[in-house]
Amino acid sequence: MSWSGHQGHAGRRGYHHGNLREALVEAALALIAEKGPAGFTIAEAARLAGVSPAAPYRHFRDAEALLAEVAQRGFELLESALAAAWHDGRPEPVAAFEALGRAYLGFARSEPAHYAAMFETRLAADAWPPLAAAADRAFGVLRGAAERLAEVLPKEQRPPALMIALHVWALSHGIATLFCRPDRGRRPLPMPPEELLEAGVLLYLQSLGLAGGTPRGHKSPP
Amino acid sequence: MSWSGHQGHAGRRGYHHGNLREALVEAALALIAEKGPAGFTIAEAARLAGVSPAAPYRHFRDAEALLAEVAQRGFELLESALAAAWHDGRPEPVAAFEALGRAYLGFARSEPAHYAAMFETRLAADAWPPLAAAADRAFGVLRGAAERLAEVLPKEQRPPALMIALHVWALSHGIATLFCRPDRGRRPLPMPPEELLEAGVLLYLQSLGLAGGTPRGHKSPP
DNA sequence: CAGCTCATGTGAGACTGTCTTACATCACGG
DNA sequence: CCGTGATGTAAGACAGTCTCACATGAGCTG
Repeated sequence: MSWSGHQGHAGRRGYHHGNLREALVEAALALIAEKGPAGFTIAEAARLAGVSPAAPYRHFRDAEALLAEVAQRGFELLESALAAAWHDGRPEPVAAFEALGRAYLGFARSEPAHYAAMFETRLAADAWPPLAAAADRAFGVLRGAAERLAEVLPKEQRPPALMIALHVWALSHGIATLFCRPDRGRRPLPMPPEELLEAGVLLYLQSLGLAGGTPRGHKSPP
Repeated sequence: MSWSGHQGHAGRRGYHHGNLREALVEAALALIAEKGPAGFTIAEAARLAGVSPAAPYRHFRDAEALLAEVAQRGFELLESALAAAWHDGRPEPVAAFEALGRAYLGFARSEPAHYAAMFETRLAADAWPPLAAAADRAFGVLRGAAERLAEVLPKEQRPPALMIALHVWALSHGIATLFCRPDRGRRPLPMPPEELLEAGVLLYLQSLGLAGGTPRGHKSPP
């Protein structure tokens, strides 16, 4: 017999692959991790999955659709990672907020293929509504955390939480893209990216009166 | 005659193009602006320049080399723009520093093709030394400005200027990539990107004691 | 269990792009 | 006036995208 039955383990079960869609997403991740989003091709993903070059088109309209799927899953993973780190502000909001920042960089570092699909691919937001929704949910974690942080101040002198979230997101994303790359960003840093981010966020929050510490009395490393 | 002499205006002067290298860079910029770095192809750049698909390879080893050239010119333009905005800290360092930030966003907005070639192409720094050098010079403007800013503080409580420069660069780059895109980043902002950056930098500098204003007594917009 | 039907995969192919090789043209200098 | 090197062309090998007609077989229905 040319096919081998219904065993459940990975691999083809004859003419049909069995789980080609998942296999293609995995292959795309591997290729993006290795060569960047531009180096990924449908043909090579099909080769990795062991099917003909035309097979992927049964599951994805074109290469962009596959990238969008990867990006969407990336935002869902990021949302989980951020929510776990924030942990609803426990045990202490400022510490949890710093953990959230570290989680962002950790995600960029540990999931470079997802991160690249999310931010280096020019996917039009309105062409992929589920992707945009997933991105919004991930940002929502950060926004919610900023709102909670701001609540320690009396309402009339409370800074807009959305602004805080945007500032912290931009700083985190900037550090991630500029300094958390295996290939690029080989600029020698005086400190690891996580510490750079933590210091920046802390200084920013101090200025808003949201974090303790003396705004001017920092230690100056040699 | 099939060729038309030595007139200096643009266009071919017979068999030889006359200025193909420049024409290819221009074509690349136009294509990147229209379709992103991934949409740019050597073949179409050649078509725009009016030469055969093989001609560009006389001037650039491959597509990546042409992109590297565009990116390098981008960093040189950015350096000029930043230096002009900083204006050696005149008339007043903090105001000049804010102008520098606005210039960064202005560059990202007015030169999207250059910006994309600089930051969306995964060019390996060590494969293109002149590119890396140009990037260093551009960052050097920011670093020099941060050093000058820090000098207002007594030496023992002076924060490391490199850290300041890295923070501000990351924040600027994050805002530029997330919110200054024609296509992506259609997230509705409560304020224009320039104001977002200015507010972030100001708060950050206040915390370091480098900008005036009361660190806590800000106005909170509704 | 027979047979239908549809999701899924294949093979072939048109089209486009990359990059190489051999050749053509022309500018420039002796 | 001719040689030489820089620059462009023509042709082509190779790879990738995507489509279309066709093949397969999984699962449903009777």
